[in-house]
Amino acid sequence: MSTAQGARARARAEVTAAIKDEARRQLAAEGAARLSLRAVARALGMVSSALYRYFPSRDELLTALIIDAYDSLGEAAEAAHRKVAESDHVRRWTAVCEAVRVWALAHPHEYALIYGSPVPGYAAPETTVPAASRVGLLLIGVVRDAHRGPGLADLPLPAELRPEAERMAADLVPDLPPEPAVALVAAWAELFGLVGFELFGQFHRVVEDRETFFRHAAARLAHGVGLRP
Amino acid sequence: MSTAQGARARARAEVTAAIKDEARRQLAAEGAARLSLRAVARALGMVSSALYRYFPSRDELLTALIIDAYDSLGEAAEAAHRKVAESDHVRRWTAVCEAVRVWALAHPHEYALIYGSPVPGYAAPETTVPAASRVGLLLIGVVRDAHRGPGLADLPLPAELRPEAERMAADLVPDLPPEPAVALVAAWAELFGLVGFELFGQFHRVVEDRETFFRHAAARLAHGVGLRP
DNA sequence: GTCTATAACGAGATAGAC
DNA sequence: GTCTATCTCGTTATAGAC
Repeated sequence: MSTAQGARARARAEVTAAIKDEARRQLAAEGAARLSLRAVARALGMVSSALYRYFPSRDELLTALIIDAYDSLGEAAEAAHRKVAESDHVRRWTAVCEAVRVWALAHPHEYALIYGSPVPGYAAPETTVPAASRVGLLLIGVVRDAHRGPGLADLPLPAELRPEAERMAADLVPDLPPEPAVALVAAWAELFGLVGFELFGQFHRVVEDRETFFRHAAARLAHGVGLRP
Repeated sequence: MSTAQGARARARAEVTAAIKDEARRQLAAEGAARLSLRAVARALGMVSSALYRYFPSRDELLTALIIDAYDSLGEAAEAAHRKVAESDHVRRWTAVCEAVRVWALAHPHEYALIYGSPVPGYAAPETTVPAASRVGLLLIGVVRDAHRGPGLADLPLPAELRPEAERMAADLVPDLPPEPAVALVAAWAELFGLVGFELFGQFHRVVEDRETFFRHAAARLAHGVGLRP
């Protein structure tokens, strides 16, 4: 019985993976807005109604692709982060940033899916939040560790920003003062500005040696959140 | 004769504007990937072939929309910039940043068109470059003016980055040293990271008081390029 | 010269009967 | 699960109105 169920589950997992692979191929060719269950089914030699046994709607397939993309990026960032000595906070930070960039360049269409324009008519459900948070949590961990030791510089905090900064710190990083908490969120957004600009062509005729440029921009972001070598 | 030509030109301009307006409506509803000449023509009570008198292809219509969006953003940023005293470099910088954010929030679909995911199968021609450069040129002007006076702080420049920094300065801002030139390009990209994250929903449950958060993030960017009050 | 309409092409998506 | 009839699309050729 367990063999039969195991085989069944295995077959189901294989078909699910094949559907997502083909959907990713369409993502690259046509964009998320034109993702069509029928076209995926056709490419797989299936009939469109059969797909509904695996994904109840186009939106659920999209959601699965989004979560996969966030997880793939998150794993890449975590793997890069793991290779750095725990005490070297600046290098931990830049390792995460560079992993994000490398992953984005290797998976441009999946990057566009998660950090690019929203898909018209689609709203990501809350189930995407854990996967979407992984890179942010890594960066939070670096700054938190630096704050535990002596490795975090003092940052200014304008009075006008204090209420929001304190709310942020309480909600996102309870063991961090408000100053690095705001700086961290800003740097997190700015990181994806750098990556997106390179990926989406805004650096055309502006930045040539993009790897070097990015490496130092990431180091400057680390400096901006208070990390010191 | 000039009257007849004037009327003709006026009619042509009106139809052209109506086509673009309707296309923008479709952009909002369906996304750039699904922009369809036929649907635009249908909504205007025209026949699809008639549109070819105004735009030689779907891609050229897209290009016109992209240039219009960049120009609209550029004008908004320039208008905000004009209102600030020339000597107040930090406020000139933040005024441009805040104008970008306000414009983006008011025109989310046009923002997605120019700074979001690329449209599959479409490559923007070089004719979009001047319009696309307007915001960047404004920021360059602020930093250049600060450098002419005493208002620009010294920035570090790692040796590894020097060649690219010098190339950038020479190509983009001939009268600026390489240090602020690289910092400026990075800050420019980071600005759009902040705006994009807010617009595309990444700040959901992360940033609440987004206006205050952004204002100070923009001020920190100004500080990062060396601008001092 | 300037525009619009008709008709058609080849390719692809889609809905529904079977 | 298959098949077919009917849609969509971008684009062009052509003919005629102003």
